[in-house]
Amino acid sequence: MNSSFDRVTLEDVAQEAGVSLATVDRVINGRPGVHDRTIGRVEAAISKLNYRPDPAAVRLARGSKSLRFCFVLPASRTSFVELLSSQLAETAKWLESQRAFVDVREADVFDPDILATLLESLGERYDGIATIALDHPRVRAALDDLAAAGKAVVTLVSDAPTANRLRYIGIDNAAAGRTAATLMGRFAARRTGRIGLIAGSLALRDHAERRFGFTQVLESEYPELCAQPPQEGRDDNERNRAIAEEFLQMPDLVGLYNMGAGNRGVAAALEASGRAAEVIFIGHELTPHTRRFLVRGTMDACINQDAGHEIRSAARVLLAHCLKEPLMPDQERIRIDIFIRDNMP
Amino acid sequence: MNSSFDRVTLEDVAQEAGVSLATVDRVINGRPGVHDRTIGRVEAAISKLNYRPDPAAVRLARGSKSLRFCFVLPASRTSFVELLSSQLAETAKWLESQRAFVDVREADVFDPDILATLLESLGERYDGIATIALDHPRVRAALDDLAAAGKAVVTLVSDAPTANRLRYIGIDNAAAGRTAATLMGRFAARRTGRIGLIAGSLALRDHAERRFGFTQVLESEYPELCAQPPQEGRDDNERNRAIAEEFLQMPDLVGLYNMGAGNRGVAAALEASGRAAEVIFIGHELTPHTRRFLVRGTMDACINQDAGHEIRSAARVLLAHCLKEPLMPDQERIRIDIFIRDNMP
DNA sequence: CTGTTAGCGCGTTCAT
DNA sequence: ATGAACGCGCTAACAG
Repeated sequence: MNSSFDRVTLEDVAQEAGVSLATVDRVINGRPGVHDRTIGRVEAAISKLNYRPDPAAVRLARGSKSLRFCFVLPASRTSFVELLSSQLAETAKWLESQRAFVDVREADVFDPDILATLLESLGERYDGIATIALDHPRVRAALDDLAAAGKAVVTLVSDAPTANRLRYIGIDNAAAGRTAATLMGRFAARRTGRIGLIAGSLALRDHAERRFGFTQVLESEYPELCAQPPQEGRDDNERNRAIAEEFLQMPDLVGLYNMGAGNRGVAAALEASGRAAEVIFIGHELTPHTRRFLVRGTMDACINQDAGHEIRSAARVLLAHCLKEPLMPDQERIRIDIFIRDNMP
Repeated sequence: MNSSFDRVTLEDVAQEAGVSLATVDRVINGRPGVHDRTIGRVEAAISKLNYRPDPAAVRLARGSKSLRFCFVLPASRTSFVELLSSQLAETAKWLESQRAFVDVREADVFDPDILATLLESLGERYDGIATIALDHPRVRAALDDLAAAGKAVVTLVSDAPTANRLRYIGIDNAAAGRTAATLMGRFAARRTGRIGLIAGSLALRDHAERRFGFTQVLESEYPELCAQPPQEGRDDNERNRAIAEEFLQMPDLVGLYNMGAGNRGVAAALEASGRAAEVIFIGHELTPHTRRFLVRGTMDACINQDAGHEIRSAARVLLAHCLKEPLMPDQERIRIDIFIRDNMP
């Protein structure tokens, strides 16, 4: 049985190696100015005693400067964005307890210049930035500049793949589109007909990727279903309702796939048409509204990314980076959730 | 803008309130022996300065006694159990960095007496226990005793609902069964026929609950599908293979639902029968094997509980309880994952 | 190259 | 009822 009921400390290591605290500290933190021979002795002692630094003591001694983070969220007030905000408010409390403070900014998702300008203005004030991104030269440049200035940067929900960020925290949208297509195909039960596609804007990388994944699978696996050209509703309920009504004119409409927000508009059109039970409706993001539509049967499946998980993951990644602490990679993987009526949380 | 670039400390509060550190500490930790008037002054200062204790300093000062946790996992060597073990090994490293050490024990899931005996023997040695459970009087009693002895206790993966544990960390198995049924019904595409059910043992609460949820939904929503009486394969691949072969004799077999482990046996029977594409196969737990079956199309959907999440959650809950630190409830909710070919992590 | 020492923010005696 | 002082394990000057 292990006799380590009381923690092994730096002192123990120093004693075991026959050196002083400072020397042990130097080799542990890879600082220069230690003879190779002593390095060896210290390392031997460390592994012999199975020493692990106490993170609490490290944090305390490393100094008390608080960190400042900035979260840039979409300006659009969709239910999903509301979820992100409320989860951020929760997480902010935890961050405060870790001596990190967050500011929230909003940016128009549809305008790369506004986002880039905002990012450029974040300048010296923050230690870390978590932001939605756009795959646009100015945005990439702004992100790269922040990274070059030594700030911790992560992209959230939507990515700028070639930018120099620490990590993208969000789902693989092409895979999400494929997932939607497979569900659509299987739920369609060999029926033949058309599938109506609705996007917020195909200029948005995530919507474009979802579309790509969706049509790819639909065409190759379910040729009896024909994906219609996507209509752009700008994530707006009214516009989406009109688009859905248009689709519902088609007698052979088998299903609707909304790749963006604005599910309420689609559901309203479906319910008004009287074809809600028959026409398959698949959308994204579990919100109070989509929950209702799933329960009612108006919506058949909801592809989700966990807003709370994304926000917490961003917080952990930024914090760990600034504090040079390790992460548990498995914990940071954002999954593509499938929700149907029966497995909602 | 807030001027709190440097953290507000106990000292600041003491000064603001015109008292000493010790007094502030007394009111913060609710210790007796402080005049009501001074309590008021201190509390005023705390909220005025928006003081939050530094958890690192608290941990450091609270002393160096390490914690000991015990994780009791199933003795059966299924892939899911392997996943639990390997995730526990990861998490154990993190726990060590938090001055907590874990031992792992194994218990036969099918024998309540063995489990109860093990739990009873855990006696004085541990500060916290995370264990699979069984809804059995002796197990409940053992759990209650541990709780009464002041140990932190959580049930993992399978629950003993009426026992006095801190929390059950696992999924709602009835809901998981309903989820499987809805997927089965929708994938079946209005076909008429039978569904073969396979369980590890119906004496296990989780398998019984899955069966209940499954048949409930199937009977009420998909009367064209007829659930066959469940066969018990004890989570064993060989037994399950035989059971599946038996089911596959039925010409009108539409699908197979395996509520337990041993998916390899079922898949083998399916693939040997030549009906793998036609017969719907739904099972539980995403493992290297079920991933393969999903990719191949042998398996149509996999209901999952995230082993890594469960282990980490158990670790966080035990640690937070022992350290009297708060939790983020949203983070501890274990979801019922649905995986199909396209959304595997 | 190596050792000494003074804190980091808080809990906890022991005095007063 | 209140305060002073020491120590938790580690980092960061500053000496040698």
